[in-house]
Amino acid sequence: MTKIAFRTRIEDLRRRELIQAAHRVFMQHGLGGMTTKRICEEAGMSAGILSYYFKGKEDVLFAMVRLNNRLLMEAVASGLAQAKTRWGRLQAIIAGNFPEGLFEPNIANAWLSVCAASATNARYARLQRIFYARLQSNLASVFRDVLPDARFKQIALALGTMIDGLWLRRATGEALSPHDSIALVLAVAAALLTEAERAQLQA
Amino acid sequence: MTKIAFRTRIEDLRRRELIQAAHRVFMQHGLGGMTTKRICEEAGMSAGILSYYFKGKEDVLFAMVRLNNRLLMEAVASGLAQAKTRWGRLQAIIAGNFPEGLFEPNIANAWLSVCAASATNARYARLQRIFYARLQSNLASVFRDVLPDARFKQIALALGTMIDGLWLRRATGEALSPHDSIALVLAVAAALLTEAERAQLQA
DNA sequence: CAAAAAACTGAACGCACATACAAAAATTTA
DNA sequence: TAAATTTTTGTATGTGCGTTCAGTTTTTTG
Repeated sequence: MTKIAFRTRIEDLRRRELIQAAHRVFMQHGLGGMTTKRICEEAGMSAGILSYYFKGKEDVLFAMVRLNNRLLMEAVASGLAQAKTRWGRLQAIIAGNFPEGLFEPNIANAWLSVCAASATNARYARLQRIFYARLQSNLASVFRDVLPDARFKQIALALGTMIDGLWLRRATGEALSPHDSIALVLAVAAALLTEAERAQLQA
Repeated sequence: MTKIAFRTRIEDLRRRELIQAAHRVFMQHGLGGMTTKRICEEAGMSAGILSYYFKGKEDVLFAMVRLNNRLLMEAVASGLAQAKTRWGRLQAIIAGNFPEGLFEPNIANAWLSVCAASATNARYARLQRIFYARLQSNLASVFRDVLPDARFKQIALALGTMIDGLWLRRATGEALSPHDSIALVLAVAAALLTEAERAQLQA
């Protein structure tokens, strides 16, 4: 049992190291430049190690994307937990989608590559769907019982696409701070609501 | 001279055929699945022909992207020419960014791939910059002399990122019609302006 | 401290690819 | 039509990749 425990620890450690190495290589060389050799080198191991801990290169990529998605979703969740009013929840959702230190050109580009690859990769597509469903569900929790369904959907789509668009532009290196991005989306959110609706959300 | 004329015609024809073939392969197999062999097959020619008419594979790709960009920009330009009021120009710009028959998942995905590749490909990045500069300049022609500079920039950014975001979502297969997309962006544009400002734009 | 198991190495293999190129076919020229 | 030129072909070449695996080192077991 000691043996099992230790073996598991080492396995998890190596997997994590490889995933993080893959992430660094991804950031520096893009999706196309991610070779097994580079990943193993970056992790300080030899070329064959990847097949020992993963089924193949595709497996490492998927694990990497899943990890990143989890980090982003957790950032939103932690902010949401503290919010008191519906408007506060909206602020938390928006702010959580532009985390300090994560809203950077290389990370945005990585996300973009995965979006593009989703068209031909079912596993990526599934991750993407989960991610969007979570965002939609979070937004729904803000507007449910306050706005009619059609109106809620329009606003959610407008805010969601703006968030995506801001990430896309960040990927091209445009100088958008998390602060400015959050302010912009919030300003649009405010503009889309009537005064009465806004008051209701702040109650 | 007859010789030169004919030679040029054949050359241009072959280049166009190859570019269109490349475009079809791109749509079907993605950026990663675009091989010279597939392109030449699709064009009904043999494997070596690509090197004869282009410097290499990269050259065909670039020509393809440039052609697509030109088509989109022309769609906007033709709409702009007919508009009378400033608000009409805004409508034309937005509508021109969601052309019927072009706002499709596979085309959106193609554009996304190029955006992602821009990070490591200087030529793509340059095309992207030109494209955005044109959009910005078009928008500026709507708001110049009507809105203060800071306000114009905020609105242009909001609308631009929404357009990008809608294309991105279209790439993931989301069922967004050109009509709904245009309506959404216009609704946001209207919401962002005061009544007085709107009246000014419609004059 | 052996014996056994786990962790790791790095060379080797097969495959897919972009490109080069000599030869062939088609077309133009004189 | 014969020579010259352009156009096209299909194979050959070299490169880089992911994966495999026999063997080596390290760690655990008894």
